[in-house]
Amino acid sequence: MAPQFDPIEEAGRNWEANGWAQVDAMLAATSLTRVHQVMLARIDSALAQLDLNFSRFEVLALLSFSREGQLPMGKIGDRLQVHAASVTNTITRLESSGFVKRVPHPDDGRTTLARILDQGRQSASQGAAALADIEFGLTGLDTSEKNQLSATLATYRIANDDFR
Amino acid sequence: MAPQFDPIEEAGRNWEANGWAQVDAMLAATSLTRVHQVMLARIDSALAQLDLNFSRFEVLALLSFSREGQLPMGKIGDRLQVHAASVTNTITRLESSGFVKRVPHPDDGRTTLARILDQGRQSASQGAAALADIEFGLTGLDTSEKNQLSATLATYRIANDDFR
DNA sequence: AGGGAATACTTGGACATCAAAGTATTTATC
DNA sequence: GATAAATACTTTGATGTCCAAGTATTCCCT
Repeated sequence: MAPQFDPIEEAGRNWEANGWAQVDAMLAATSLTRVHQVMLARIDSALAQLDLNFSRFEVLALLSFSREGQLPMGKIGDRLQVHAASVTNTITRLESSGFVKRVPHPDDGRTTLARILDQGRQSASQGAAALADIEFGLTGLDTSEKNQLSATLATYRIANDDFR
Repeated sequence: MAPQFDPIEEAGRNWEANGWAQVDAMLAATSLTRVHQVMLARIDSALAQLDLNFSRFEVLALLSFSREGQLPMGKIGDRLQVHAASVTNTITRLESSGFVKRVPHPDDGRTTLARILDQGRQSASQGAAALADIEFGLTGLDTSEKNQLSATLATYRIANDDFR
């Protein structure tokens, strides 16, 4: 299944041999893509038994942290930095699982609130435990490596105005 | 557009406050997800004018590096570590763009070769230049940060038998 | 108060990915 | 040499994401 050599290293050699520029950037981008893919597969696999995936889990976690147990759809998109259309889709899915329900905003007819239900809180908490068990798919890195990774990624996010 | 505070940092505080375990892993996983999303959007955007996205570009690059300018579909999936069905889809798309064509394997009736065409080589080369221009979506990290990132991610891939 | 602009969400279409089933061909075994 | 197993690719269906357009409601400005 796993290749006998590192396909990313191989790509670096080829890139170099062809005189293509920015080999370091290519290698970092390719590595990031691959690790994201592996990590996400593990995370989703750990959550599958709870009828969750990472996106849906993130929404549940966010709602469970909120003061009122509910948030406007738009706010959810802002916090998780995903498209409004994706939020619509995710909430619909969570609703059909019985984890949240849509509630009209009392003061603003445009706004829909997603409210977490008891079943949703319970699954969020179980999901958090399941993810902690697998270290969020990041087993193989020790704590300092994880923190170094977060720090480097934060540098990127700051430099690119991902937030201010 | 961009939030006023760091949503990931905020998530860390909430996680901590709720006594949920593995905060460091959660932060690393969330950061990785977010950076991957931003980076990929930039990459795809830079390639869009060439009628390419990152997946299709990777296939073209791989084919252009190959000795014969052609590879079996299965080999492509192995090298890029993507599903066979995705390779089928990607090659079909590249074929309709006039970048590659399917050729039957001379010795093995089961195997289909994807062969890069002149137009494909040209677009691969242009794509490489376009990606070099934007540092593969990783502007904001200097070379040593990119290399450090690659190194940490390689640690992960080795520890998880992504290759041997 | 009235009307255009902004905001909030949903819908529909284009893509991409994966898993599982299906088809065709080759290899291995007796 | 026949047949079961393995291999290679495609097809189909379920998901999930984004963009752009559509609908509804509220805000802002004169």
